[in-house]
Amino acid sequence: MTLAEYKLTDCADCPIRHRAVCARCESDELEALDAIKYYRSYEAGQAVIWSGDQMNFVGSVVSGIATLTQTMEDGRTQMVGLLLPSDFVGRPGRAGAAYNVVATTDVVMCCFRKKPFEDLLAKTPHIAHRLLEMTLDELDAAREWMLVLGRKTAREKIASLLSIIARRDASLSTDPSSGAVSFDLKLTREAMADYLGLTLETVSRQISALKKAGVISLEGKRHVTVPDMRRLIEEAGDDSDGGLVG
Amino acid sequence: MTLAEYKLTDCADCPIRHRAVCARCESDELEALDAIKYYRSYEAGQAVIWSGDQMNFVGSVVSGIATLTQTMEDGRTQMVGLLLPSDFVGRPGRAGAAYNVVATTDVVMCCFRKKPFEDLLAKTPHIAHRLLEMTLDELDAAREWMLVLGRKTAREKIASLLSIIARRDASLSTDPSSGAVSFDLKLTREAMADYLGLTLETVSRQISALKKAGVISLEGKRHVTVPDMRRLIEEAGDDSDGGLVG
DNA sequence: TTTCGGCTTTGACACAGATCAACCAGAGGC
DNA sequence: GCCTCTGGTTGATCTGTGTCAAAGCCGAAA
Repeated sequence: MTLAEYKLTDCADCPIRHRAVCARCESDELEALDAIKYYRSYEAGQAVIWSGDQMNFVGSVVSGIATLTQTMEDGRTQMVGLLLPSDFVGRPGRAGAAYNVVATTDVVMCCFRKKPFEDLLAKTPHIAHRLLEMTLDELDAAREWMLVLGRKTAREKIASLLSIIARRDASLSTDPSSGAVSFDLKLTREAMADYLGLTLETVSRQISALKKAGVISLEGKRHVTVPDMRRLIEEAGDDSDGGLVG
Repeated sequence: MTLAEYKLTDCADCPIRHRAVCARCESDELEALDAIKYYRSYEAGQAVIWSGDQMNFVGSVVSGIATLTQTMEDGRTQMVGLLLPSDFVGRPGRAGAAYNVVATTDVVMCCFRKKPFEDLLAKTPHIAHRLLEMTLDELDAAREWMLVLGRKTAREKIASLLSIIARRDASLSTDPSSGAVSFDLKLTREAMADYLGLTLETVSRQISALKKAGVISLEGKRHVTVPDMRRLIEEAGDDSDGGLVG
């Protein structure tokens, strides 16, 4: 892949993911990246990596959605991050994976063997810098989510999740006249529950409640339309614009 | 301050905080750090920075404890990080603070004006690398805390918090014969509640319950003794050793 | 077409933790 | 000595969410 192609794809499958950075990239750096790069696909439901396993690559999601979860021995699980296209996976400098990574839809990842990637990182400061930026973003997202988990009601939690997905989902469409936003919910009620620290029954009930209140409307079980985003954000109890997903 | 002094203090007040890194430091880098460094003290209860404010420095805690909190308009607050000595504060590359930082005890911080620090960061790759490491640690801690907030019971939450403090608190003392660990709790019940997503009454009740069960014992309200750490960890429902605080 | 299994909804009820309220203990200040 | 203030404990009650159970929906397989 050439420099031009990296630009073309807006670096969705480059671990540095950001056009501004790549514009600065030297082409020999890109060639170095190419040399250690490979693609992998995972089917919906398939595990990318288990917590504790040796993780010999890093990479980023090209398409599909994956989840980052932690589980207790008794089976209680908490999602700690949602990986959308262009999100980075892996921790340079760490031997093992800290979480389970599971594909919830079919997923394609762009991977780099870890050792060579780390070598590259040591040699090219602005890749390291970009990675720091991304990690800080994830940290912000994680901390925002701590507020959601610790202090919001079930209804606010649902509204928060829908806001975040609406904001990030690339496939969202906005009706220019009404301003209505709609998108496909690519998570099951159970996955939402795991993200929000709720049970799937409560998720279902609160979605029904938001529907009844006219904050959202549904076509089928998974296609959501938000007639007025401000209303949804208000339901989320949002102090701010919110962050992105981890 | 000289290289020797940085080593002497184990870099507690160096933003890079780790002896192994500093051993690699070139002395001119340290001089560059010295040139932009200054100290600041805060009294217990005083705010270091408010969310949204311009933040023109980064730094690390030398002594005392500070908290990172987020607040909703209606006053609900959630602590998103606990800053113990040697923890880093601030986000290179970001203009404003994302959280409130408040000193809970008297605090001394070692600060660096942000711009010069960022310049230094750009020039010295291994400082950047160390910062990435630290940010990844914080991310792990935040995600571990998401499991606590989302899925643990009040009792498990308290046990988790006590485990973490016992593990990290430098002033902890271990009785070599019995293996009992004891430490001073430097947070009010309310601060604990804000960290755990509970009310202060529930915190109080659960601490009493753990005391009655013999998992911990108290002298006064704040000095905690843990006769058997394994027991406490078991109460925390801990799948793993756990992380550190953010 | 029927059947099946995964996902979702809905209801009845239980319970952990919130809320409201009273009281207690220790540290200053006077 | 007493007063007051902050932080902590404990009790009674309420409620949001979990739990258990039943039934509905819909796409895929047979």
